[in-house]
Amino acid sequence: MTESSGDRSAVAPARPTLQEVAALAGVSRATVSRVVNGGSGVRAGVQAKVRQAVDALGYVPNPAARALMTRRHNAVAVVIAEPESRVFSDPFFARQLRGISRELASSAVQLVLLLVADTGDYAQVGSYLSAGHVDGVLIFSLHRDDPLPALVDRLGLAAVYGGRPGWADADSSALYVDADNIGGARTAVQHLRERGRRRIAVITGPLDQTSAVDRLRGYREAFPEADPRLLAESDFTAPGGRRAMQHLLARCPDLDAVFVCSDLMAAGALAALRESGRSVPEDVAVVGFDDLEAPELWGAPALSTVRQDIEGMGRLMARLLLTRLELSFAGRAEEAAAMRPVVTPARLVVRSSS
Amino acid sequence: MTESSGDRSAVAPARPTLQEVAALAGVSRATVSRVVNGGSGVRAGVQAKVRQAVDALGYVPNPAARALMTRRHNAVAVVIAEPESRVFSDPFFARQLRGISRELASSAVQLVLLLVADTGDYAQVGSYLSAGHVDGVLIFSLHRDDPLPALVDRLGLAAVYGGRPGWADADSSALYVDADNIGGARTAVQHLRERGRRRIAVITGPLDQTSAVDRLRGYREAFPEADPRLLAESDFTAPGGRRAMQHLLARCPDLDAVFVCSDLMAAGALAALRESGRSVPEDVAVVGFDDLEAPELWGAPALSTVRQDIEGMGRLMARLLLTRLELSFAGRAEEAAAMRPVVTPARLVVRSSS
DNA sequence: GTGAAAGCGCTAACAG
DNA sequence: CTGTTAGCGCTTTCAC
Repeated sequence: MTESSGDRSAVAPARPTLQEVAALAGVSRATVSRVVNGGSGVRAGVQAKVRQAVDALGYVPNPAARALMTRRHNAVAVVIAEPESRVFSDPFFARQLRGISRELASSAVQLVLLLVADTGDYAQVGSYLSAGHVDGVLIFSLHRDDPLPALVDRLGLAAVYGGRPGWADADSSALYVDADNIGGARTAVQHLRERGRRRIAVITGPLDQTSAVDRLRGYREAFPEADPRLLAESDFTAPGGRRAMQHLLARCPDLDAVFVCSDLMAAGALAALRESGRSVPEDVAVVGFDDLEAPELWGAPALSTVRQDIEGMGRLMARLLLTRLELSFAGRAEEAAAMRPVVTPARLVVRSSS
Repeated sequence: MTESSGDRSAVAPARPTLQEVAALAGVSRATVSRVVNGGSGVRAGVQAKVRQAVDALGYVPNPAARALMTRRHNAVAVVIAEPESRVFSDPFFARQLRGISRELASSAVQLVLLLVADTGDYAQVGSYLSAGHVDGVLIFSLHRDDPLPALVDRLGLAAVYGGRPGWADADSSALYVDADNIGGARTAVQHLRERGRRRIAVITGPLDQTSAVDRLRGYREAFPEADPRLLAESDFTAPGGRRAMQHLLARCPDLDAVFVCSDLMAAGALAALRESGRSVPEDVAVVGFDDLEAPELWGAPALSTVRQDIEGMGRLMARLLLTRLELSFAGRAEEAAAMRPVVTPARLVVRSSS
């Protein structure tokens, strides 16, 4: 009964184990383990023998067994707190994901993308994280009152946020990467004023997200006397931007500029302006935010926008998480806790729409 | 030394184990395990006690330990054999992924999206799969000579392909879900002929993919006498479609229709036609393929296209994989091997571009 | 330097 | 029905 387990090998050709490599190389399991994990403290000759056996057998360590022992998974999760439909239709996420993926690839850490169903229910994500499949998590597009941060905290999972979380005041230990939303927005609106625009509308993102709030704040700093009817809240999508623009035009037909807080919404706004027979920038100047340079934005007059280095922010998030993981695994908890958020610059790029 | 392990609890609050639950409930580990896994064969009273202990302690099973024992991971990988840039810019993948994700969600199986670096090197993906992190894999957008199928085969991983793999002849056991590309393309081109078009060009996808080859074949079946100069091979991207259209117009200025083998390319083609001063459908009729209904395709004349149920295909792929996994885990290998590929219908949707 | 032994947390036979 | 016993494949003290 001890040796009769070659049964399901029909379906999966029974991977070799450390044991078998050890037997073939004529050493102990411990030695093989050492070699496989870098080989420090093992004589060169023995190392060679072991490596040969590993290759001969095509041995690959079993990550489940390894994780059981080391409590590390070499995997991090990415959670985007938006329905998947948005995740895949907004190039912003794609770019950030690319940055993350590139950074992780260079560390042999696996990225696990956790998709959230349209209902916004986190049951799946929560249980995945609770199970402890991953060492840490990157969290995007957090809305106010999101339950995720509490969960992550309770689990003691290392986390880095994309965009400042709402509760992150100066003394919080939350780690995040954010663009200078306030500064970027302020510059954009100042630019419109300098161009002589006087009725500058704004289309914001959902105001339960700090990025949207901050960009609105920048607008207000640059244009404190703004008529409140010049403001429309939207949702960071192109159709949303179109609707918001339609509302603004209905309410304030005399507006002469609009600052749209994302390029995707700006694409929608441009469509609405075109449909209303207005020309850009003659009748209405437009400035976006993000600098997506996406094919979706073709054809329209080239969009002035506030550029942020999205892919770079992704890389940075990944790097921060990896560093924090490294530190806390090495037991250097204070250093890990001492890490600070990073705010990256956002600068205006003037093209033909303004 | 035996009991001094509450050390890194500073970083992660030491999850409770089966052992502790058992102790609290006053039963054995085996009993707790039974309850946690459905509880069949355990008296109701005992079950209640155990459940209570589980809740009290906030116990969550350790998946690494479980996988070590069961050899199941309750996770499947999705590999899209394209650089991530394309994965995120092509709504086709998003839709399919959504279908997959929905289907898996209802089975508590986790989806792990494996991103491929732009260089197209599979080192990362290969080692992830080799390590045996997942029970099966869904593979998309395979090109000829792709090394993945061989790897998957060697590992004995269950796989379902999105789109018929090139080597999948009738007797192969490869499982896939594909649309009726030939039929859809044939119908599209027949429609153009019936509308009186005589110089019908075609813009194909990369001809090392069966979907591209099949659509071209449908075109040829419906238009066998086509001038070879009416064919342009492209790459399933919008900019690619634009370039292809420009070439076609340069080569055959008298063309009066174009069948574009994907909506994304069609968006590019429409842009090129507009730029050349031609009107659609008066000068040139256009039919696409996919029916993306994406915001990217706004503004242009509504695109006639060949509709395929992309999300449904995704669901189907997931379902097939889950079934095959279930069967082979239950030891019903013949039934698993007897499963057949599925080809879903593709039908023409006529709008104003043709 | 290398090996022996102990277990990570769980499930699966097998007794009872 | 429930408990006991054996590991799954790996890392990691601790001796030698």
